[in-house]
Amino acid sequence: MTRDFSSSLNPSQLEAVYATEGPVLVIAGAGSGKTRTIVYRLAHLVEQGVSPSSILLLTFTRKASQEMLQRAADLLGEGRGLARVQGGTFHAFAYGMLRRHTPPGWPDRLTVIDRSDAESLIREAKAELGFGKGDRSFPKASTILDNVSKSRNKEFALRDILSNESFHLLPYADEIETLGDTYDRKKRACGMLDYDDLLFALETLLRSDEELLTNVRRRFEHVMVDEYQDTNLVQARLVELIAGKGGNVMAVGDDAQSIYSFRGANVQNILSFPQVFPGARTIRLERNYRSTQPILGFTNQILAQSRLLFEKKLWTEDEGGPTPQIIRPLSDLSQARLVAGKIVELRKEHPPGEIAVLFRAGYQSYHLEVELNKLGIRFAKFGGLKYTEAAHIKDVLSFVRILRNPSDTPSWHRVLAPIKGVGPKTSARLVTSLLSGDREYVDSWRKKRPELDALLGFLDELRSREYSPGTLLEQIVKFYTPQLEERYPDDYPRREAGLEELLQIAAGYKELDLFLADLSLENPEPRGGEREEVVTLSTIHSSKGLEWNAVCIIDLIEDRFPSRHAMNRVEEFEEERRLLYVACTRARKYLALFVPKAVYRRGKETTEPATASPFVREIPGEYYEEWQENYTGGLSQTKGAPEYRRPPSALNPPQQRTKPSGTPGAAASAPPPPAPDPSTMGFCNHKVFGRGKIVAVIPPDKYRVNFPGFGLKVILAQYLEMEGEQGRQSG
DNA sequence: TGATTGGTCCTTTTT
DNA sequence: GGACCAATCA
Repeated sequence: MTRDFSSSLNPSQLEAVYATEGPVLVIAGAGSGKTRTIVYRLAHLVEQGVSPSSILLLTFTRKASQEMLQRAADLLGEGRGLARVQGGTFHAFAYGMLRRHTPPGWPDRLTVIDRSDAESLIREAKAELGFGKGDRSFPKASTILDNVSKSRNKEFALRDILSNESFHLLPYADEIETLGDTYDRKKRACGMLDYDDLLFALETLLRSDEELLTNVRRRFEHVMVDEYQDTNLVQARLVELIAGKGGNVMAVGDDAQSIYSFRGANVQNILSFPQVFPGARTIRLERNYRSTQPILGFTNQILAQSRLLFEKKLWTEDEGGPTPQIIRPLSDLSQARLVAGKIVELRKEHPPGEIAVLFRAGYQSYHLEVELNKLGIRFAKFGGLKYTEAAHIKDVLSFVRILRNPSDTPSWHRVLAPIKGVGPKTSARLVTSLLSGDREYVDSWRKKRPELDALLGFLDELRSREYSPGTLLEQIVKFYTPQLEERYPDDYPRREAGLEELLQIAAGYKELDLFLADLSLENPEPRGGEREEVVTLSTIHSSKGLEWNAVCIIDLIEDRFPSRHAMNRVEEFEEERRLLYVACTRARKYLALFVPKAVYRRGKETTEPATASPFVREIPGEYYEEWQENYTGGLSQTKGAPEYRRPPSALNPPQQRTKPSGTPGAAASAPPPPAPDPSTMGFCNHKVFGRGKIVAVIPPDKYRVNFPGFGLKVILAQYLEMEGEQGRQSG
């Protein structure tokens, strides 16, 4: 029995739903009903008699896959076994496979390590090799890890990564390479897989075991991959391996929403899908069901200014609705107050669950969080630091991890550190002695420090019994709580609540391995109770795939959005633009961008003027209203589009902020800074920043350039177009 | 020798 | 607020 979905879906969506044989690529613009299409396709497959357990649904988060499965189940009615659909992230799927089959080159008990574990291992390696002693500019563990990981994800030699993206680290290339190798050896020795290993180890496994590969291919008759524009090379190869060349595989994505190239995501995957899977059918979903025309007009403008071309023309029939607003608070501090006020106002019209505040980086919401707490507005925050990274959570988990893997040295250091008189050195010796059976050293310390005796006794007690994750955690928390209160006298109640949450999560697991892996691979939520409807605060990256009636985006100023780290290369700059595009397209009915006029500088106790983000400056005035915060409080409109969409006639060039000019003539030309080599001075052009003055030469191949409106930048020569000799002569 | 303390710098995004 | 280092303390 097959149902007719034609009343619920448009023709392109229907085509995607019914195209179940062979490879299919769906290019789905923002808000084009992508999720709906996947849900209906799942339902259709099952109605066709495909067994749910032979469908593999790879998504960006497990939450996304669960939501799709739930909706498909709602559509079909319960009892269709949709829970048996295999789904989740590539990483979680890989771990599931690797738990059952040991890949060549790895021991058979494998643990997943997260970012901070990986950094600890690098630090360990650094100390062992004696690198960077006394050298303040030696790269930090996290920088080293960034580059090592980038090299793997992009599959470029480390040296190429360094010279393309972090040329200042080139002098350390040899050391970084050695550290990377040592890090790799350490992981393999104790069976620790980092995020990248999960993918590569699965690939190695599938390539090394033909029988397994055949079984996997037979098992998954249908493979569906969401957010395909954010997959990297190894993920694309995994899809190819699992589906097979002519297999039934559907990739869904949107090249305009690619925002993960920093971790190796490759838009090329989506573009070359038709070549990799010959005979692939390409279907485009371009009708937008999410946003009103004013919002769509605004978001189309963001892409229209792109230096890299995207052919995207989303359209909608939803004409009405308010014009997007650009709101200019006096500073980022008053921005927090204004946003909180805006939320209060929006709540009159929308439930709290339909309101979101988005930002580029986790720390940008701190002021707002304080403000919301003051007003008693409940919110949930996504992205930024994970709560598993909080010190007390890591402390408690260290106990668990030692039980699982006694050679987990970073965890030993954590649990031993609070003992008086034990620093890194002693702790390392203690661990070696414990593991090698050198009782003498250990016993002498046990006599000296009763805490150590108690700690080891406690661990032995835990080891002697097989506790469920929940009970185990309970014991550990009981043991740990006195320490907690001593160490964090100010805010231990908050931390205790966090541990309580951890207990809730643990209680949902039967196997310790899975509990630990999920903590690293997913963001599990404490179970029990209906999730209360609250306002969402989220990084843009974490907002991917979600939508709200009302969306506010904050801190749209230079250095914050685009991030100052993303200003060196055109590709990075353009990714920031897509990020803003993703953020704005989350909104259904109301969209506001906050552009503070000044930012508060910590430490200096002053505010400094801020420049509006170039993305905002580029948008033609007829697409938004502008409001500014008054000194007397409140907002007043400074620029407006009373009726929507006047013909985009003479585009106003982005207005330069009027400066308080005391000396009118001299203000325009900045005094020329001292140049190391006057013969190279001159002007140059950059794709993103425009015309700038060369201020200094940085050998071998960089220039420091002053770009009006952007400030000083260090740029590789290859990205600059020098103005010719003749131009200089005449100037 | 190794632990502790105080000062300085930086602080993107995620599996 | 944390990571890292140098100086100081046991």
